[in-house]
Amino acid sequence: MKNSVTIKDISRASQVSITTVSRVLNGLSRQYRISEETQDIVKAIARELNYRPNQTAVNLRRQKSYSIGLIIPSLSNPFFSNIASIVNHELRKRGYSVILTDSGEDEQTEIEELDLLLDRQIDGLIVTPSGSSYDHIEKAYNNGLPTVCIDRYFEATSVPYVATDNYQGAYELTTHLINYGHTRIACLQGVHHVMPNVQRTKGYQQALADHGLTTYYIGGTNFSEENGYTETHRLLQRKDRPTAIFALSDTIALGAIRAIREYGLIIPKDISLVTFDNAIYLDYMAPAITSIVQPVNEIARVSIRILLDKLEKMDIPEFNEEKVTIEPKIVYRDSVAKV
Amino acid sequence: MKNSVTIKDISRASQVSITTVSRVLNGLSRQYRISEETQDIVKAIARELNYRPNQTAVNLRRQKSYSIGLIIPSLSNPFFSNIASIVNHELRKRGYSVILTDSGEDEQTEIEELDLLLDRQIDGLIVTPSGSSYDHIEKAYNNGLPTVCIDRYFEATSVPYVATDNYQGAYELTTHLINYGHTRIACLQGVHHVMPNVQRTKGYQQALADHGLTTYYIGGTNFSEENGYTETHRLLQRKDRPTAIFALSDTIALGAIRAIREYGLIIPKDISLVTFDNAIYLDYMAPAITSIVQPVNEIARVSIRILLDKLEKMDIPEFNEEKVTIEPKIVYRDSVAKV
DNA sequence: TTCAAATGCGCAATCGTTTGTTCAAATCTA
DNA sequence: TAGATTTGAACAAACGATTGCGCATTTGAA
Repeated sequence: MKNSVTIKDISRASQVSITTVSRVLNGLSRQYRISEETQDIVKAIARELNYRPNQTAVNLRRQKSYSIGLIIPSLSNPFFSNIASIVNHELRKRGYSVILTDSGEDEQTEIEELDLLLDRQIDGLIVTPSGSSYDHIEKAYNNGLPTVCIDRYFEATSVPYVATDNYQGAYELTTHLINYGHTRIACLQGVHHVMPNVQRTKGYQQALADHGLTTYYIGGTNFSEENGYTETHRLLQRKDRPTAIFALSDTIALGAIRAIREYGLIIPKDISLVTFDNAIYLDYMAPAITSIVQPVNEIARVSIRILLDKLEKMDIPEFNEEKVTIEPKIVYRDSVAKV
Repeated sequence: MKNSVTIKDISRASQVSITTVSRVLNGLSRQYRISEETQDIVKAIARELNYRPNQTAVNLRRQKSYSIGLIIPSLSNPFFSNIASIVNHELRKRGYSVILTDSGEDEQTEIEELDLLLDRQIDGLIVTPSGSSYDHIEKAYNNGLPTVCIDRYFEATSVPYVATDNYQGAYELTTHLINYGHTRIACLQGVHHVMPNVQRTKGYQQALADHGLTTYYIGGTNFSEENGYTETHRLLQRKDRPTAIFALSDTIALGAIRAIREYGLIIPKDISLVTFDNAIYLDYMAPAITSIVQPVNEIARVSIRILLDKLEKMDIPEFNEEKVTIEPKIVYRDSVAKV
């Protein structure tokens, strides 16, 4: 932008020093005993000239950028774009900008983007890590950058996190299937090493074990539709077909549905299907799919609270919980039948 | 971040001036005749200290931020989050950061967020305007800020834009319904004043007119599911029920489906349904919904090209087209029956 | 009347870079 | 060998703000 007006212009027009202008505009008049008269003049001229401080200059001087980095694995996944949306709103309300980046589920990209964010002097970081290592995140955290992991996290580090209680959710949903008489319950998983996947499969297995059942099947490699499709395809060719499928994400569930249809099977008559996450469209499928709804709003808000705590009162002893899991809920729909 | 290393540290450690360090690190060694030896020393130390330039300082000095503002109406709408995802990737590849904001379909918010972006000295702007006025956008544009509207735009200004040919898409899809024998075709619209909505309703009406039919019904106020639901509800109570519904967005279509189900009607046997946009889930509904697929990728890419043209070769005469509409395609699925 | 305190504001350094200009030393030219 | 040219690098001024400190005046108290 060309003709942007600076504090100097105001100084010139109002015949006071830039120091005074700065103080008036920053509400420090009282503290520095600037007369009402001077204040009025400065403010009037600032308004007239439509002055807005150059944030770059402010940030440099203040050594603070009022911006938060947000790294998510994929904007085109509704779960993450919802989180991004909420985080964005909440932080903006509090005067922070959000610099959003999408790592594309790639750890190397994530590392590079974190560096770029650090170059931009972000004041804080919210990240859903894509990879299985966390050196870069831990390093930033230990360097004093307020950081919180969201949805995915690592147990071996002290970096704060907020996530759904994935174990509990999976446990309950699997139990639900068992209660309906299912014994051959297949679990279609996503990226193996990420915490939600780990916890969900664990919950699934434990529920089976607690009911005296053995794990029937765990397969899959990532959270894509394609993966759900091929895995289901494979399953349906077995002699001992599953009576129920537990997809560990919406996208996997979509793939499962496609395969099930190709086989001419009807949900839930021939096979039951449940999923994690709760995309809006699950309600509109025929039949509507029973799923676990993650408390996205709460996750986002708690993350921000933790972040702002660190950001704004660095001094106060850390009394608050910094590793939070939140209970999910099951929404019972029409995709599960008794056997 | 505390102990971040600056150019001064390198200067000190390498015993050369900060000027020289800066030049070496910026690849200006040749131009300023820095000896190979000095170069090696400086580079070695920079690497060793893991130096990364403070972008805030660079930006201030260079009067350039290498960041682009992106304003969209709603991140939780898959259409926009897809756009955001692509824009983000493409710009990042070219060395720009994206500062994303979500106006929540509110014009006032949009205006405020634009101001905040300008404060941050963005080099360019991509915006999907939410409101019906465009003073703020035009002003920024005329002030020299490379700007492009995406998806939504205004005809009365010279601000460049890239959008789907909404008129054409609606015209063709309506014609498709007419060819299948439908005459009572209802149109469920979204926010009235935005260009896509205007063009879509126009296309719908013109197609009817061209086939000697009169407009049956246009109703609705916004792109929400709720709106689709209440409008459809209203329609289904009429004596002369529509034989087909044209929803102007996916979300509206979802609402329509909900209402249709409540009435115990079957798509497409009892009523046909088509929609604009092409969310992934349309394929998985029962039946799959015929829809118009917007060339999201192309829209995003063309916008960026226009933006970068302005950004990087401001001098070159504007030879390129700056107002672009792109033809959409229809994906025929199973939600339309002959009458 | 005198001096301390209060009032009102400006100087100049600083944040971390980039960059136009200058300048000494080394090398070349004739 | 003297002057011109090249080489290699540093000085210092920006960019647009914030902020510690200082310094006239004016006011108040004794």
